[in-house]
Amino acid sequence: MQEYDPKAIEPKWQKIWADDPSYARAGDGSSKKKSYILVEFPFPSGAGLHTGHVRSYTALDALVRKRRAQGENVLYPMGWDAFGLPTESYAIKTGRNPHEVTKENIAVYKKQMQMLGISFDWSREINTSDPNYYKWTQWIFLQLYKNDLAYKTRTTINWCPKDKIGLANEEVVGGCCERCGTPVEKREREQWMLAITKYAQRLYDDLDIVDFIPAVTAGQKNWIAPSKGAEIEFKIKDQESGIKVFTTRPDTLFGATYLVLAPEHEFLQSLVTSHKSLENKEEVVRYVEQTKTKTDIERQALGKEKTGVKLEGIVAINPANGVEIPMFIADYVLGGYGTGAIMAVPAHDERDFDFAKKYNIPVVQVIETSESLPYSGDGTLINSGKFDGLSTEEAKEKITKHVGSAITTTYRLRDWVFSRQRYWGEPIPMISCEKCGWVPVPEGELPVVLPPVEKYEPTDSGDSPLSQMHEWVNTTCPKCGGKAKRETDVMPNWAGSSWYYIRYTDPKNNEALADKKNMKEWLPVDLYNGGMEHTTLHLLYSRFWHKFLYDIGVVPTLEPYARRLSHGFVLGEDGEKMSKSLGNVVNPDEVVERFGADALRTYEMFMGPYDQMIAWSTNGLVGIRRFLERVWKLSEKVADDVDESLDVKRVLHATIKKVSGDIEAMKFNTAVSSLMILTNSLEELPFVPREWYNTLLLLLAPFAPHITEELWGVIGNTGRQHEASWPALDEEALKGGSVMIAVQVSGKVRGTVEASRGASEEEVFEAAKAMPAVAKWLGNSSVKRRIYIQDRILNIIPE
RNA sequence: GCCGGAGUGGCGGAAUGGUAUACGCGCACGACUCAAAAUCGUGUCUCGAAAGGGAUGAGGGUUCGAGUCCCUCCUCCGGCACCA
Repeated sequence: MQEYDPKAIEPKWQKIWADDPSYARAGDGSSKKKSYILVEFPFPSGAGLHTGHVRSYTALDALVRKRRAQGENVLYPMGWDAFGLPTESYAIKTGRNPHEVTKENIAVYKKQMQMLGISFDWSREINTSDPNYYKWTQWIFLQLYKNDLAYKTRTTINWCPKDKIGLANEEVVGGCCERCGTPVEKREREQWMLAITKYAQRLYDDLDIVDFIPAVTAGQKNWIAPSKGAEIEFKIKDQESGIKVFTTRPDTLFGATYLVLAPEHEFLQSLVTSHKSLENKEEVVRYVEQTKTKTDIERQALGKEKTGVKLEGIVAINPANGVEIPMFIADYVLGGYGTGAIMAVPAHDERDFDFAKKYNIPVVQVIETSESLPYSGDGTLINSGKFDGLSTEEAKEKITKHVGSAITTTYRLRDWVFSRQRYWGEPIPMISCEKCGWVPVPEGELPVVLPPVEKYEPTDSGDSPLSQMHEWVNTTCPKCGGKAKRETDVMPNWAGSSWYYIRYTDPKNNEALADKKNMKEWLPVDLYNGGMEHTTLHLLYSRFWHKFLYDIGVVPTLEPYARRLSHGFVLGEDGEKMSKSLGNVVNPDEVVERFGADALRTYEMFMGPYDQMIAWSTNGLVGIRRFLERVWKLSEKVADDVDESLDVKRVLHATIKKVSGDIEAMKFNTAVSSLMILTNSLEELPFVPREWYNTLLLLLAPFAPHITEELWGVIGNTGRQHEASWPALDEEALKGGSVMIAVQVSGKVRGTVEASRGASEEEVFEAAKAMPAVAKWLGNSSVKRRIYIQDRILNIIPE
C-alpha cells in the first residue's frame, strides 16, 4: 500500500468537494432537525488566517460534520466582514483601491479555508461591502431612524488622532484606541448616535434567557451596569433652577457637604455667560478648557490627586436639611454618567473624602461605624434629623421620598456613536435639506452606493473623504425637491456584522433582508463562537439590533444567539502571544505544507481544552501525524469474516459513546484521545473487521476529513465517507467482560480484585476477603459497613 | 477595588464524589541497522531494600471515600475601573 501522503490526497478531495454542488449545503424547508452553527466571519486583512481561526473553524466543523452524519439539517455558513479601517489604511498606504484589496484578500482567505477542509456552505457566502448586502444595513438604519433610535447630535466624542476617526465608547480600551493603541482625545462633533441605552434593561435582563459562557454574561452585565439610586435636585440659592445629582446613597444625604459638577456639565455654559454672581469666571473657564485637552489617560493618570475649582459665589442648598453648601467643578466627576453631577459625602465616599481634605470642606458623618472614615459600608443613621436610627436600607427609600424623588436606574452604557469620518464603510442614507432638516433616503432608492473616489485619506478637518465628492454630495431633498446634501459620514465596521447571521438564512433576497419563512426556520443561531474581545462590541450591538428588529416585527425571536462560546487563544511555542516582533508566529500554510491539514486540524483539537489558552507545540503536532500514520497503516489489516474480540468490540462502542458525547460537549481533546485508545486496541488485533475500521473512520472524520474520505475508498467501501451515517451505539456491546475492582479498607486502597462486569456486592466481597492484603488489614475485626460502587470500588469498614 | 477563569508529572493535559496522573509529547533502555533516521517493544510522580508511606497552590471542614463539595487564604491569566 501507498504511504500516507496528505499533500496528494488533501487537494484531491478538496477539489471534489468544491465541485460538488450538494456538498455541505443546508437545505431550506427541510423536515430534518435544524442546526444553525455560526463562527464569527473574519475581517479579510492581508495577513491571512492564523492558528486561532483554524482552531475555532475546525472545532465547529467537527460538530457540524457529526451532526450532518446524524441526519441533521445543518447551516454552517461563512462570509466576509469586509468594511473597515484596516483595509482602508492598507489601500492608502499602497495607493490602491479598497474594493480591489478586499477582493484579493477574500480570495486568499477562501483558499485557506478550503485548504483546511472546513465544510462551509459556500452557496450562502456573503460580503458586507456588497451593495446588495449593505442595502439592507442601510435599510435597518432607516428603520432605527424612523423609530427615534437614530439621532444626530453635537457631542463630545473619543477621537483617535492617529486613525483620524471618532470612536464608540466600546472601542476605547483603557483610554486608548481599540485598534491602534493611541490615547484618545476629546473632540466635539456632530455625530449620528444610536439609542442603545433605551434597550439597556432588556439587553441586561435577557442575558437570563440565553446560554452564554459566564465571562461573556459577566462582561455584558458589567458594561451595561445598571445602578439603582435616586436623582435628587439641589436648589441653587437665589436661583430658580437647580442641579440634579444621581446617587446610589440617598441615605447619606444629610452628610452631603458640597456639590460637584463635571467640567462638561451644561449648567456651566449658562453660568459663565450670564450668571452674575460667579466671582471667578476666568478660573472656571480655564479649568474647563484644560479638561477638554486632556486625554482620558491623562485624566486618570493624575486620578489619585484630585483637582477642581470652587464656583465662588454660587451656593447650593441641601434639600434634606436646608444647609447651604459650596459647589465645585472637578474632573473626577464624569460628564456622561448619571446627571454629570454628584452630591459629595466625604464621610462615606473615598473620592469625596480625598477631595474634601484637599479643599478643607467639612466632613459630616451620618452612618455609625467603629471604623475610620471614610466608611462606605452600611450601618445606622446618625446626624440625620428624624431619620436617625434607621438602617441604610430603610433610609434610602425614606429620604428619597422625603425630598420628593424616587428610586431610578442609571446605566453605565452610553448611546452608540455611529458615525465614522471615513470612506470604506456603508454610507449613512440620510440627506440634509436646508428647509426640511434631516430627511431619510426613500427606501426605494437604496442602496446608497459608495461612490468611487480619487483619494481615501481622511481629512484633518475630520470630515469624510466623501465630503469632497461634490457631485455625489449635492443632491435634492426627497421631501421638498430643494437643494440638499448627502450625509458624508459612513457607518462603523460594526454595522454590517450586527445582522449578518440573518442574511445567511436567505442571502440572495432582494425584497427583504431575509424571507420570514427562512428566518423562522433557522433563527436563532443555535451555537455562536467568537472572540472575547467582541463581548461589548459586536455581540452587544447585534443583540441590540436584533431586539429592535423583533420589536418592529422583522425577526421572529427575542435574541439572535441561543448559545455563545469562545475558543482560547493559541499562543506561540514560547507561551507568549504570537507576534511578528517576537518571531513566534505559526503560519497555518506552512504547517499544512509540512504535516497536512488533517494533522493540523486534529492537533488543534487535541492540544487542550477548547476554551483555554494554549501554547503551540510542534512536538505535539508530530504526535498527531504519527497517529494518522497508524490509522493509515491499520487499513492493511482490514478483513472480512474475522472473529470479533468482545473486549475490543467493547472499546469500539465505548469510543462511539465517548466521541459522540465529547463533540457535543465541545471536549474535543478527550474525543481525540479516545480515538487513539481505540486505535491502540485495534492494532493489537491480527485482523480488523471492516465494520470496526469503518466506525473508526467515521468517528475520526469530523477532525480529519481528508484521510478518512480517502481510506473509506481505499478499503473498498462504496459511496463517500461524508455521506455515511454516524455509527450507532450498541449498549449491549458495552456489557460483559471483566473489571478490576479496587478494594479499600477504611477508605484506603489495599488491593484489586478482578470480577465480571456487573458482579454483585457479595461476589466481590467474598473475593476481596480472600485476598491476603485485605485479610491482613481487616484482622479479626468484624465488618461494620460495606460500600460498594458497581464495577468500581468496594470499601470495607471494620468495627 | 469589582467581576470572570485557572492552579494536577519534565511538558500539553485526563479523571459522573469512587484505584489521581488516561491520551499525547519528552526522556531512558532494548529490537531492527555497518550506522543513523523512521518504526516497533519496555519503562518513566515521589520516598523506601521491602512492607508501606507521601503528593492534585496552602490550611481547615463535610464524607466510608475529596483534584472534584464547603470555608479561609495565596498565586497566575483575562475583563472593567474616579460610574457617585
